[in-house]
Amino acid sequence: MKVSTRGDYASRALLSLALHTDSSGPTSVHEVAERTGLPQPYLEQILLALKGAGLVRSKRGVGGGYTLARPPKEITLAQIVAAVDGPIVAGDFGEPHENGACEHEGQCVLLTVWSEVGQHMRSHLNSYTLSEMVDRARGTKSLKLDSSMEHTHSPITGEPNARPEVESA
Amino acid sequence: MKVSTRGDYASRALLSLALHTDSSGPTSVHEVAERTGLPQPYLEQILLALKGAGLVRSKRGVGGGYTLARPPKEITLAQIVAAVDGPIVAGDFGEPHENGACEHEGQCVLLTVWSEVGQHMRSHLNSYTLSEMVDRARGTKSLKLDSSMEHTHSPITGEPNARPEVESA
DNA sequence: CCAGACTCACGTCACCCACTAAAGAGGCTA
DNA sequence: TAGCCTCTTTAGTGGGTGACGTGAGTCTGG
Repeated sequence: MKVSTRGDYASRALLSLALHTDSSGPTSVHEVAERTGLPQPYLEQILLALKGAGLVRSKRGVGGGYTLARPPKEITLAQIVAAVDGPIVAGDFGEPHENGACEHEGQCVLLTVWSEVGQHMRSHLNSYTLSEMVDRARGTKSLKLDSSMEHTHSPITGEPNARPEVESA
Repeated sequence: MKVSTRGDYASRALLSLALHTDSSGPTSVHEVAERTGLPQPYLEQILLALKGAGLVRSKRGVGGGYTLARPPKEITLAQIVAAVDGPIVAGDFGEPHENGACEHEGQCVLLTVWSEVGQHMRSHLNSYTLSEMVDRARGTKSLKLDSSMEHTHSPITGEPNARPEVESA
């Protein structure tokens, strides 16, 4: 029921990329590692995975580095986490069997429940975009989180606001 | 991002208990294991954990076994999963620091995001009650899932309906 | 050609999950 | 009281995997 450090690191790396996307040209892994405080060799393979998922582009050689492949508005938490941690599900106990008999009591009931929960988590994580997190980072840059809380997600209490529920996979 | 088998097994065991709560008297671990097809010794320690969390009561000796400690309407998935898998969070990277400076770029932004996501998962899992799952198990008992889809949660697409959002911990 | 960058293939260390094994302790019946 | 049934507790184990480290490639620009 947790995201691994890979998911967290990947998000922070992409957030760092998004925050410095103005400085014309790619950002090296070394630079990202320094700014985010993440272990560089680990970060390298994470960025590789993000590249494999098509979230970043890379350029080799001197002056090379990584760049966001899409505008931050089109990158969601669900995509990031799924890229490095595999598909977002709430338990991989197989698919809910539909036609044949359920071998054991309550098994298929739980299977459909887990499937629903996974679906819900995906759509919720899809509601967090990278650009929103950029806004947050800029907003709380000088560490004032007193009254600037009119974000898309209410921070502590209650429900996230209704929104278009983008779904990907 | 997944629940372990413990969470699944615990839910199935409790569902089994709830389904046979009429037959006057506790249900033995052996019986539950047989009905659900779960490994008995493993199931034993899971039930122990559920007892520690106050979800079931136990009675020893001949004719002993386990009983639900509360009516099924007051037992939610969040409670079950939290009892056997620990608190429901979306990543345990510490609390979002509020006063001091964020050591690294975007760190506290992600921390608050994970905290929000965890909160959201908890309230969503809290919306599944054991009695609802009993209804589902009874409804699809003879394996017809064609048109009996007016459950509280829509099964595949879309949002769960608005509801009182019980929160526990 | 060379230095700076990404790329790739291992290695490893420790922790945790799923499960087994075995002995103990309480409680009911005879 | 004996004896069985059930829960209770503790230990242990095998496999997997998460989080890195290491080192050798490979590409690119000057």
